[in-house]
Amino acid sequence: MRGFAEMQRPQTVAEQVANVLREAIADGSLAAGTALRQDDLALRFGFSRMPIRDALRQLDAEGIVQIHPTKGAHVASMDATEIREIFALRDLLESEALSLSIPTLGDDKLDEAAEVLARIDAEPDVARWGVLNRTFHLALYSACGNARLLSLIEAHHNAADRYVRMLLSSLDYRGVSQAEHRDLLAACRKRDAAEAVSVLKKHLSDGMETLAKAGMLRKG
Amino acid sequence: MRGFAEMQRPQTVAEQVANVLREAIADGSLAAGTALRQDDLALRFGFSRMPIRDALRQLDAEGIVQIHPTKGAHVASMDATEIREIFALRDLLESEALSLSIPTLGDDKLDEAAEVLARIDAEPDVARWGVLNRTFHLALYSACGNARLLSLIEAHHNAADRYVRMLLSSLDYRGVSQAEHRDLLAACRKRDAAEAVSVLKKHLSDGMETLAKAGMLRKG
DNA sequence: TCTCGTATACTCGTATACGAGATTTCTGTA
DNA sequence: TACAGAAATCTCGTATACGAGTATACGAGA
Repeated sequence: MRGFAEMQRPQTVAEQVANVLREAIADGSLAAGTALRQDDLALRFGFSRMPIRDALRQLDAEGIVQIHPTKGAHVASMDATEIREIFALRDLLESEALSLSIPTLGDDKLDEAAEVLARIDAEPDVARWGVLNRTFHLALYSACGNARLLSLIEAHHNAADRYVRMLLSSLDYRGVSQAEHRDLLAACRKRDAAEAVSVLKKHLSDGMETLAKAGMLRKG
Repeated sequence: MRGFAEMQRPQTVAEQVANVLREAIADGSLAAGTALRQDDLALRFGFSRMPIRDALRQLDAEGIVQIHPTKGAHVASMDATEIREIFALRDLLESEALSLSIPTLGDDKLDEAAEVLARIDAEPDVARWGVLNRTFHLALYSACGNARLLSLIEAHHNAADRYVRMLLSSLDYRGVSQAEHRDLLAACRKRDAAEAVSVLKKHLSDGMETLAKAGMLRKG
């Protein structure tokens, strides 16, 4: 993944379409299970089917949509076990990244994370909490020294984004979440990796539990 | 990743092309950095560029090739840090999978793994060791109860396959590797998760070290 | 001889077109 | 009325075509 691929890449239509679709799926305007017809999308976006196909394949690779040959693409619908799997992986990956990151984590990153927390408090638009949430977490992991680990974490955030947003749209959970975020940040400031990891694990399991209570883990 | 995608899928041309290319890259006949021209491949495979494009995009998602708009696709070349990152992730992911799997791992899977080891001993064709190696490992993890974790592990095996094959083509490392495999299997038979994980970690770090000694971790 | 500009060739991204398979709808019969 | 079979429609996979951007090669000028 290094080398020539690092230069600035021309943005292709397919990438732009993928970005728009990813956001639409994350914010719920494209519900789970929705069929993504190539012709429809091509018409709607004003391009031909080819870049749409590329975008769909990209999202398929990210796990956000499922493609079946001759049957087309659908917005991936996760059932309870899949969400549990994703949260289990997040626990594993993010715990590792956090404990790797803390020893060399600079104050600038911590300040950045703090600022994101403030922005979450101030942000009225629910749709923006998802990205801010992700930004906060990734800032804390940024010094982990393993780029591949970071992109894996980001991918799982993307995959679970829809469900996290459901969580965040509940106002009281948002308070809990923010409190845990501040605990996490405090532990990081103390450079106490063990405590930070335990706070993170609690944060994730609280999220799972809230999802379960809300009954979101029953239906596909 | 569940649902309708699980039914039997018609095999599309793109998938077949992707499989052939993946194997060619893994066995070294397509060296790292090689440019993959869509026209060339289309001509060689006897199809148009469209399914080739799909295949390349698929492999790009797997991290095996890099695609740059207007510059085309190249076989991904990993430098030392990337290989280290992959092995670090394998350590993390496979240790977790193994310790999750062992408590419920059935004897049938253990026998299966043992049989794969025998086949590795008997197999004269170097090109086949890579898949057998992967099959062995995945058999031990198969009861981990997290399908996503398993496919993540498989993806990382694929990404590192080329380098693992370099390792395996060295006869004396192959001996070390097989010995470690048998230790691992023995620990699993005892259902001793802690020991199994420690053997696995040693197995992986030995592999890394052998790669480093062979100087494969210097150049991109 | 070296450097820079231009022209040519190459490669990719995207558009359009066609055929195959699947799904739906319609029709005829039990 | 319910069901089976056939026709029509829909959707995708693949092929071909075109335009744009990039790299390369060649020639002119310093």
